[in-house]
Amino acid sequence: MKIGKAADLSGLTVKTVRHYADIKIVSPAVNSQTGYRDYSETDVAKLQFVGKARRFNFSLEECRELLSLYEDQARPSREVKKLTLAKIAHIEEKMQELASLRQQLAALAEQCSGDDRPNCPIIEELSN
Amino acid sequence: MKIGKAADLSGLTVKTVRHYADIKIVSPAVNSQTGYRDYSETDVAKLQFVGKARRFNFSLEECRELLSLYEDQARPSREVKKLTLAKIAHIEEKMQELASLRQQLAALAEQCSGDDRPNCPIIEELSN
DNA sequence: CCTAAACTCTCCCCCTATAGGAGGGTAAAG
DNA sequence: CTTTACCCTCCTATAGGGGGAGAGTTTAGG
Repeated sequence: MKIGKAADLSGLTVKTVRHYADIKIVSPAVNSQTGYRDYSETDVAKLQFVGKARRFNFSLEECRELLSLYEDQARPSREVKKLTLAKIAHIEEKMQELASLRQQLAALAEQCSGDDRPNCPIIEELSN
Repeated sequence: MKIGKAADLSGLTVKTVRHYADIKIVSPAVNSQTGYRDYSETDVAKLQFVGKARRFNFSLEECRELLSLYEDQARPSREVKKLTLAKIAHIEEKMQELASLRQQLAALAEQCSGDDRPNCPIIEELSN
């Protein structure tokens, strides 16, 4: 099938699917007459797989890795779990960072009257 | 002073300071003989201000806005507080998103034996 | 005074993961 | 046969810089 249908079936945009072909995440056959990409059912399954992994916040490089594990029927589940745990750890790190930022900003906002007066503890804090 | 010292004093890299000059976040004087940027104490204060705001996760566009408030001695503190509250809301949104991802990934990881066997609920989930 | 090191300049490419559009060929439906 | 819907490649942009080339400048030491 052509790229438009593959994109529809995988829930991705044509732009994105083309990009994945460019960087060899999912490489379809190519019609040498027209230059049109030709996607198989298997290719679509891979696109769906990548789409889902992206929604789980895996980077394209991680998707590439997951995809090779997906294709390897004999992969040890250990490897997939390792990647997943690393991703969880990364997410938790990011969450802690955000929690700290939120806390600091909230403390500043609380001190600021937020009215017509010009004196502002937020600006003052940023100036120090 | 020249860019290297301004960068040191503000805790930014020379690259970053130059970038801020390019996009007119902090615009130094320029020595027309040598083309060297010439930073005043005030410029350095602004660089420090932006550096701190960036650490608080404000985007460069938001920094630009905060900077104009910083420079306006008569600004109402309301405006600064509004920006800050919006930033907090944005951070909280991001945190919720990450919390949901973490929860889903953790549930998957828990189901996966993580050993030598090839059957892996994580891969299976990503395939559906 | 001269030279070498340390700075600085502009310009270009690189990164993530897409989106948008120009300009041009192709396919399918009426 | 024409229109419309696709498809192609190539370029640009996004945020926020990093790395490095090649060339000019300044400063310190001998």
